[in-house]
Amino acid sequence: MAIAKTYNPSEIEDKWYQHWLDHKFFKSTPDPSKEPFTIVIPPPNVTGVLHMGHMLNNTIQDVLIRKARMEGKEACWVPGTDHASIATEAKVVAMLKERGIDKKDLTREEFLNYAWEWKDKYGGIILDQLKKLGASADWDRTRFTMEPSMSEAVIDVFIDLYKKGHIYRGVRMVNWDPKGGTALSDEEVIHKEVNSKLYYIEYKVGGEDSFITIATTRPETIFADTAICVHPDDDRYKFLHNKKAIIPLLNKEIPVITDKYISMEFGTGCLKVTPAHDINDYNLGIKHNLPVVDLLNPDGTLNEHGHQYKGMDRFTVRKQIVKDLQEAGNLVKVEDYKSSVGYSERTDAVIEPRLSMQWFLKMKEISGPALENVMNDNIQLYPSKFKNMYRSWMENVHDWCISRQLWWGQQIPAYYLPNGQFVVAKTIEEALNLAKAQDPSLTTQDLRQEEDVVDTWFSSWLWPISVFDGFKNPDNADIKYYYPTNDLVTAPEILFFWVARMIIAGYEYKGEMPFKNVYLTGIVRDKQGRKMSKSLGNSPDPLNLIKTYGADGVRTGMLFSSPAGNDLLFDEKLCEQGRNFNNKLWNAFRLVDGWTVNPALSSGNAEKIAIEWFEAKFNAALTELEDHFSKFRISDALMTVYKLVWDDFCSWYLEMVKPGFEQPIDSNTYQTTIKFFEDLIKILHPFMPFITEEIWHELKERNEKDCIIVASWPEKKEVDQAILKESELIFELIAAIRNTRNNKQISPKVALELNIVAKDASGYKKFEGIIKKLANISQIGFDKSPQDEAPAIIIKGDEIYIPLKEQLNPEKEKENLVKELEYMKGFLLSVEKKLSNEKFITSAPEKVVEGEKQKKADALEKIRAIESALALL
RNA sequence: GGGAUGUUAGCUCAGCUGGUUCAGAGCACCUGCCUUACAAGCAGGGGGUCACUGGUUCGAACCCAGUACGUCCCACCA
Repeated sequence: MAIAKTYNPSEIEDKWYQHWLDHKFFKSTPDPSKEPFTIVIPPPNVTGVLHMGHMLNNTIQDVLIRKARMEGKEACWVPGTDHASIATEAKVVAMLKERGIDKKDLTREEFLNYAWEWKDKYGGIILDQLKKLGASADWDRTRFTMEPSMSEAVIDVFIDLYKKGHIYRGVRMVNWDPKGGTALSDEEVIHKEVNSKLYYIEYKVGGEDSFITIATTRPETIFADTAICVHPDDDRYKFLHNKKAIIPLLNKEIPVITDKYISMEFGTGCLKVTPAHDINDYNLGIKHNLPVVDLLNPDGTLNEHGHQYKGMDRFTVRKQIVKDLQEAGNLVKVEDYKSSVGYSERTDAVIEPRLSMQWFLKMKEISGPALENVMNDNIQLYPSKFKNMYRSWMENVHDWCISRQLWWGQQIPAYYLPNGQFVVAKTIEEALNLAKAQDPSLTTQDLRQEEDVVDTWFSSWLWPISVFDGFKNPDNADIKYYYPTNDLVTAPEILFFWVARMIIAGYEYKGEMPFKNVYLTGIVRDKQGRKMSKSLGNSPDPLNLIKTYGADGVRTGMLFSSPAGNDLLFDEKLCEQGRNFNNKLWNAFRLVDGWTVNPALSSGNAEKIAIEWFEAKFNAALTELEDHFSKFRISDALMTVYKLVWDDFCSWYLEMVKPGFEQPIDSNTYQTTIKFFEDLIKILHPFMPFITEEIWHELKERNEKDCIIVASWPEKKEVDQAILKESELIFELIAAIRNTRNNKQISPKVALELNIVAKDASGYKKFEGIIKKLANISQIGFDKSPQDEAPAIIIKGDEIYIPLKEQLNPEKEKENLVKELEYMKGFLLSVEKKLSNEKFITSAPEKVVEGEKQKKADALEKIRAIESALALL
């Protein structure tokens, strides 16, 4: 049956993925005779759907893991998902709402039942999608950050850190997400520059007929003002010292205080102090012993301190109060103003600084080794520019707010006593024991567990250890074998969220790094450079792309232009290029597959040289490939193979050895070509797993276990540099002949003759068969004197003539040669100038001087050849 | 405000210790080809004052200083 002219990926992909699964090629168990190679997946959110970022990220991981597997390492890629407390809880709340259920009406237990139900139904879709991409993860090891044993690890770690004195509880000003209804860590707040307004508001001075004007971006909080502050040295406001100001609309008296914190230049130099709603005001409040009036509810609406605005949302109030102030005559003016506003990374709500009781982890005390081991490159970041960022974060690391006012997550193992004290323990029974030290009469009924859960990242920071059950069973075979893992592939956005914290946890709990290398990918953007997002609708559906271009096409497309740390400007054209490459490979296979072998035939000279040459080329490329991989230059690695396949193998090698139409091929050339093909698809396999597996099995009869996924990576051999060097000249000649054909509009079908006049013609003789074949030359003369008026090609110092039957414009030939001659003379001049420079001769290294001398000799030789050719015209 | 980093062909990027890999690659573009694996292709070709200014050097895309523009991270004077 004829093989399809174009490669058709869809059924082939499903077939081989199932085959790999059936034969458990992804499965890994500790094997002391092999070197482990481990990657833990950055667990996508259970709520997640595959997007382009995942595609890039997981393709890279799969490339690394497949290569390691072929290199004979025990490759283990651990997949899993993250419970993502805020995101998932929001989804579940939304789902309940649709069913007419309000979270408020549910108990914690009821809610969690719904949440698990949701998770079982929708969670982990993303892992199935990754299979379409070809991800060779050990699915039997799939973990979930909230499965019982992982949660247990989280609780144990919490207790341990508490016992070590690193965790404390206290009232602090935290980042409050009114939409999520929870506190957030600093890392979960994204600051954006926004256009806002600066409102100038007049406060009456108590007992006087004068006014002071303050400037604020948040007029809705004026009822929570507890002071007005001016700079003590500000002459404009000295009359205010020790006076009172009256909050407009509320008519409440507040003191005027002075503090050098105030900048006289900004706004009016008068600040309204709102300790409950701004971190700086809060600090000022503490210093001046001001009362704190909190006028916001957790959901961002105003509470009873908002009086007439009670129950209204903070932003509605802002608009309304501005109107009311204007009517009351207290609004002086409004200015446009750019300010930076914090948004919740998860819910995109504007963050509210809010005073609340939270749990914190003291980071400074446990982060020492994590900083040190990245700075000294024990752990390497790719690209290394991220080291600086890492350092500055680590050096200024602040306490981590780890409590979240949510239900979906690990509940904090703290138990409150009736007296308000608390104990930290794994179970209520243990808690009771501890509590009894304070009051022996207590029972479990008297204890109340902390409602809050821990931050999601407080579980994912344990991931590289907990996926191998390293907490529950620290001496188990898996953790001992696989830890520390090798490479982590993730986005720079979560360098602090996750990577840094995993490193901290790694040293704290294993005394060792969690991974050796961190490859930080870029962000996938559209071709205009915009971040891909749902709201912009500029993100293609990866599964559709796979359908259109094939998984291999999409994988290579993604990798074509994504150096580590660089954003990827995604364009579907890249996938098309990937698909075209697949097709190219497919057709190369079709060609080879169609050959018939005649055992009686022996290899000709051209074939022998072709084999020698490609062997050298392959080994050179392999060396380059390894170098790229060692530096995590994945797209360069791909490009190396791409060019090797397309240019060197298809355009040169196959053309050199391909027999004439319906002619048989000799056995040796055939066998060697198959061997080359196998080596090529081996080094392609990590990038394009499916098509290479298909061709692997089509090239030869193989048993079902003999798969390329577990084939051995080609061995690096000595590169024959000499033949590569020689071939350059030959290729140059062939291109020049083809160019001459093009210029003179001579069809490639018309065979030409060649006369080569060279000092040393051995190279041309060696490649004679190849020249004839690739340039369609019927005969090459070496000794004949050149014919008059033949078009000449000058390569180095060699004159090559193409005698043509009907002569073509000798004037034109002359013109071209003169042009070339002039260029060479100019070039010679510059080289001679350099060589006659005394300082150059004395201070440049000998190698460079030698090089220049060689240049001069070559130029002279070439000039001579051109002149000789010119003389004939 | 602090820090990092970048600016090389129309686009995306390589270019390592300053010099024979020095101005490159892929894509795009132009010309000619349905040549017996492939038009998702073949052959050939044209594109760059290496952001700008100055300096160091025999020699600078590369080192130094400054300027302009961009990106990222951190901090947040209302």
